[in-house]
Amino acid sequence: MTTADSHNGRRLTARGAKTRTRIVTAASDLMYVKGVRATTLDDVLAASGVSKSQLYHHFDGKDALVRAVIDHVGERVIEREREALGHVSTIRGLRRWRDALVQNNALRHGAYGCALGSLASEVSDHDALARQALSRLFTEWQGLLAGVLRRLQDGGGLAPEASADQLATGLIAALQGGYMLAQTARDVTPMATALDMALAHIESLSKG
Amino acid sequence: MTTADSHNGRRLTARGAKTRTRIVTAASDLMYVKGVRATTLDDVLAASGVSKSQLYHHFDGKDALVRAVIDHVGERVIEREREALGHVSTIRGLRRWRDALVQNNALRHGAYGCALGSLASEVSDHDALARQALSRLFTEWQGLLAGVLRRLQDGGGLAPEASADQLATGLIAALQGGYMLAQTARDVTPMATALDMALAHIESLSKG
DNA sequence: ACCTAATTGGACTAGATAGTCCCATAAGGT
DNA sequence: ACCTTATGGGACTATCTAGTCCAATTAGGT
Repeated sequence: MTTADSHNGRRLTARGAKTRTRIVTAASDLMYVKGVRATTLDDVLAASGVSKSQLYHHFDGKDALVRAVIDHVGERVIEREREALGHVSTIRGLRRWRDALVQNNALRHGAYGCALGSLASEVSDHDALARQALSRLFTEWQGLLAGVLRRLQDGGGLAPEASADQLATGLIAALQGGYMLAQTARDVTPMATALDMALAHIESLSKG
Repeated sequence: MTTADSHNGRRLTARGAKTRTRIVTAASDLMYVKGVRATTLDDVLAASGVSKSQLYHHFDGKDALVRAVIDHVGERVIEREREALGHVSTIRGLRRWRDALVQNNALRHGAYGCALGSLASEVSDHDALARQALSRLFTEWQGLLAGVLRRLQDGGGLAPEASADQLATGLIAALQGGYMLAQTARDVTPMATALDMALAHIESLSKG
């Protein structure tokens, strides 16, 4: 938790925590689908069934709510990726990771893009704190991928002179760019193609 | 021009065309920096120095203006890319293209991202017509890159069995993902790294 | 039981924003 | 010259939205 549980260091009862969570999850869902700017506080209230005073009791305003949403979505994504990547040490494992992402995105025909990427492109130029939080999350994600690549190197599946960090950055970029193209085309194909190119490159470095 | 010069098939005098252009260019700049949703019509009026009736004379509303902005920005980007890529037929030429994009983005420390990509991620889930226009623009851009790769193949600089189209898609995805990561980190490095990975992959396919 | 603080409900306000309207002026064809 | 149409200025409206406020209720420690 990078954000305080309550915005003013107040104590938080079980009921209060539950309300806070309801607000954040509702806001997260709405902002993913409608976008941050297009999601109004009234939308959040209606979706979560809480009143305005509760929202302002837990958050200083919309910006603070957006930051809480970033923390929440970030935690969910990182958790998912940690489970998916934490013990991967082969190219085949990396391909399974790719398949899961592609299949998941195919369900929506590419719509909405990456939960983190959409937030990032909408918020980065507008809120410095939010941007930094997102930047840290991407760094963490990149670290998980770099870990996989290093394990690959340890097992001889990737040339030791390759830079795991740079390859991980390239892999995330391909993923994010793929998400965006898929969102625009309403078709997963470009996302799959982009990931395949990145993976093919990594694989090719085992035969260097 | 995919959009009619005037929204109702009216005739357009030189003065009218000039006003229309002033509106679109001002809106394009504002929406690039502030985002589409955060740019109000009053912002556009103030920046372009025209009155509200003129705006509604030329456009049916904000959505129509956004679509005109997409056409305008798209034309500019495609024109720039056509000049940069139209006659490139070597890896070195592709690297010069990379350098120009990276240097240009470095001037802003990554802020604002790609003119087309930012529009795409903000608008794709909200306006089907706009999304389709952007999708066509990305396809055109991808076609320019595929052309380069095919010329590379003709000159023996790329294995003929490689798919120029898929590599071009991967290249654009790396670029767009790189833009997004650079925007979030406020640092061009990830964009440069992503492009370098894509180019290294293409280069590696000449020695297959 | 009692007292303090957390929690909740919801009306209310100030300001922003997309869109409308009406009338004035300029242009260009005939 | 004249008449039609394009262009222009800007006040006005309806609505939406973030944020405020106050009073009522619940929880939890002692």
